[in-house]
Amino acid sequence: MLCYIHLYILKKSGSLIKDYFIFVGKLMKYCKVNFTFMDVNSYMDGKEQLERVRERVIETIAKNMNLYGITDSIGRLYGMLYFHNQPMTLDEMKEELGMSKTSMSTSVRTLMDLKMVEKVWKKGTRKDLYLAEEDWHQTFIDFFSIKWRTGISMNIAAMTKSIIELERLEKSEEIDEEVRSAAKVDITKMKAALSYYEWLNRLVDSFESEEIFDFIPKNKEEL
Amino acid sequence: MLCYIHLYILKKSGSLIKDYFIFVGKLMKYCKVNFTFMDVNSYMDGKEQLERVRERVIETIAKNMNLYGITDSIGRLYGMLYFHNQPMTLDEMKEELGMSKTSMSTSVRTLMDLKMVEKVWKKGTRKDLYLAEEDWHQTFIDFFSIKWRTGISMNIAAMTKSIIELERLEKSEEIDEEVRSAAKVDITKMKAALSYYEWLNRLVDSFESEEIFDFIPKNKEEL
DNA sequence: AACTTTGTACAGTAAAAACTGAACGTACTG
DNA sequence: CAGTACGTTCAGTTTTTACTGTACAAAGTT
Repeated sequence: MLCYIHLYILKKSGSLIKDYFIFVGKLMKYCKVNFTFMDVNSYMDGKEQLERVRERVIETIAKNMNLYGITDSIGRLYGMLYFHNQPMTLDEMKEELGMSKTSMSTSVRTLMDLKMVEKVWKKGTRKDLYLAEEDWHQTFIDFFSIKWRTGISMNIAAMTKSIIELERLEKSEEIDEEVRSAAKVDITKMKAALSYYEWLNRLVDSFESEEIFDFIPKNKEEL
Repeated sequence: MLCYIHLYILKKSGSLIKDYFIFVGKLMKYCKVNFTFMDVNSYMDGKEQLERVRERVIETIAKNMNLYGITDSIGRLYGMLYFHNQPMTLDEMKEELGMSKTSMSTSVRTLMDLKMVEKVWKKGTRKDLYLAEEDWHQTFIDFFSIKWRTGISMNIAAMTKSIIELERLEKSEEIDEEVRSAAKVDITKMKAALSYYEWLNRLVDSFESEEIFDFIPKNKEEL
């Protein structure tokens, strides 16, 4: 009997290759085995290869977004939407990622809050359609503006209030010298912090006004 | 019988105030109650007040760092170190924050990795001493350099590799038109992404070289 | 009006992360 | 050389977060 066995082995998985050799070893006890090593790519048709490249890139994008405090799942959803050139419905996403519709709903909302995805309207369908924001420079700007602004202003408020309180304390005559000098040091530190937050605010201003691109142009060639 | 009851009520906790009135209501059934509302601050001595201000600010700092993906505990540790003007040992931190020494050890290491805390050496003690980095501009720069660089270069590598693969696929004559045009679109998207990562890299360059401060000066008055 | 279709709230579950205490290794001390 | 003082590793526990399925509300369709 003649029998062909084709084994596709993923390069990255060393253990799989080991298992494959063990398996072939067992096989050789019972059969006559001929080996042929071939480039897997030549077996894959274009569509399959395209799919594989996409998935790798999506995974990289997700891993990167993870760095910014975004879940892997949400990152993968964004990556998927980025390469899916049509707007997608929740059900399609669910199908594509094999997750629950609830998850898709909340994830897509998170992405909308970050302005990384927008809802689009299309005649004839009752389903909501979502499209990935393609301009990553814009995404970057929105992301940090949204994330930082609130934090900055809250911190500035807290610092300002605290400085005022400590200055009152420092001027008070009822406290002992030790506390007074400690207050002085704290005031200095808080003023330094305040100055930093004001700087950060101006940095975010330059993001929002896109003036940052005058300083760091989008394309290397410019300037 | 004459009895004084002093209740210190925290402003921020609405529920506490409600509970207080319920309690007083019950009390009035059995006793004659006189109210006196006083400013809590006048009861606190300077040291206490200083402590309270510090804690509030530390909490704000922690909450802010949380935004950048740093745990509350680690944020609080940093904030505490920032206001503690001497270098601290692990045991002192443990004592101050009421956490385990193990936690202090790992947290302080995280902060060291982010260059937010440095180990200092002092003659006569065998314990490790840690000091908070005070320049937040510097902290900002280090934080993003450390966090972003790896991610960026990994992404650039992945994108570059994928673009090459897709370009080979696109030129191949064996694939059908549909796949070819899809590959073309993907290549465009990946090139756009690549361009973004290069931009981000240049932005981080400007952080590390401190050229960013030419564009956004540390002090508002400059320029 | 009843029946669909669609998105989301909510409660429960699974998975991940933070935190701890005991045990261990290393380096200093007598 | 024991004996002690530190910091860290590791296994186990608690807390938090992510995810799912059911139930429900809103809007559309018959």
